[in-house]
Amino acid sequence: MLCYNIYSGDTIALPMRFFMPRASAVSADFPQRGHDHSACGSHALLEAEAVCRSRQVKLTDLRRKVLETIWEDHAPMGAYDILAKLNAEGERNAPMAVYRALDFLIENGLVHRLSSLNAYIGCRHPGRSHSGQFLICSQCNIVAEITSEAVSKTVARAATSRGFKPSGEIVEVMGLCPHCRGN
Amino acid sequence: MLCYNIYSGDTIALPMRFFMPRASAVSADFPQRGHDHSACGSHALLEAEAVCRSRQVKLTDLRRKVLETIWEDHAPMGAYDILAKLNAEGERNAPMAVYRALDFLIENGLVHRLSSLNAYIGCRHPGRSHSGQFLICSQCNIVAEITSEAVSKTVARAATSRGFKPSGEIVEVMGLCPHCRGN
DNA sequence: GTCATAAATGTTATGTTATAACATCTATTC
DNA sequence: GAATAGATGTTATAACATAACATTTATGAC
Ligand SMILES: [Zn+2]
Ligand SMILES: [Zn+2]
Ligand SMILES: [Zn+2]
Ligand SMILES: [Zn+2]
Repeated sequence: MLCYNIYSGDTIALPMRFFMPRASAVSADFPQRGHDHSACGSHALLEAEAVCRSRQVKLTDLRRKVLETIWEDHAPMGAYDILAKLNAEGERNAPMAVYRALDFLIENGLVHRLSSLNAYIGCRHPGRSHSGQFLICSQCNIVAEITSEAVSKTVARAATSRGFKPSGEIVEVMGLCPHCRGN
Repeated sequence: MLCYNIYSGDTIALPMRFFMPRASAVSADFPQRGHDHSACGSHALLEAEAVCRSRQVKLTDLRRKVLETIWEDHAPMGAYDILAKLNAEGERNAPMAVYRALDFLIENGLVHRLSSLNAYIGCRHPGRSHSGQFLICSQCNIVAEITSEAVSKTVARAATSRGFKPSGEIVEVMGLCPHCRGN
């Protein structure tokens, strides 16, 4: 049967015996409403620790707090939103502090920047160096980060066939997530 | 033979009798150095007139001047750069004027915004409603707008296979243009 | 330990991009 | 020539991001 890889999302030929219901694939990219989101955050923090250890860079207090703040939501967050949350309890951080932490987190593949929104979101498979592809729900603002080989290969091919040597790419798709689409 | 469509850039099977040398395809997307660029601008203005006539919208003086300014270069231009050029000869336009003109031009498919640069560029095939794909040279800042069916289809498929209903997309590729790559 | 160095953070100021809100002008229609 | 919609003018401010330099903190050499 024709199916798709739940990690890459690409359509592939798959023997029937490997069939899995579609819902599981969808939830792999778009979080279920009402899921235990604190688990997403603590999982991300654990991964971040590991990444930083292996890269020999320091996940300092400030950087960790910024990352935790970003992971408070599956929707992307502006730098000044992050700042406001950090300072909600009396701290007096300046914008620079946030931007510097974001630079660090982005450099180390723990956070992505969404250029179409001027906003930041936690990376869902950190460590690997990658420029993700993003599905952005215009209604509920949830963002799914996907990693489609088909997309990156097709984009690379389109570029190179025009004599262009690609070194990075941005793919951001606006639309409706599975939940909002159903309404 | 396997070849590619010089308009869409996609690889296609093409009978040998249709073969054309590659250079012509490359130059279709990336302008030659030293080409008569004033022709690009005047051609774009003529097309813009036609588009506005057929859409029954008005290409006013201000909007035309903004469009002309954008077409002074194949590199994208920031809104405040445009403003500075408009005001270079004593006029006193405010940022709002530029942004409103840009909104109009974008709505009517005459200009694109590059989110990764916060900059604007003239559309090379206006009239058709489309969200182009862009190849951005990190060295000389020239931008090629391409329209690859393969890319848009692959992106759409990756999105829909995840239960997402796409309504718009941004594809921006950073790298080296044919000229800068050669250096 | 302490000294030198590099890394991180603090602090202040400023630069850059974009929009809100309301007033005025101009074209179009009846 | 009034009524209306569309375009522009004007002022102020919001939202996003970086420059420059001072201070603190971690790290390794001695
Ligand atoms: Zn979650
Ligand atoms: Zn949604
Ligand atoms: Zn030209
Ligand atoms: Zn170049």
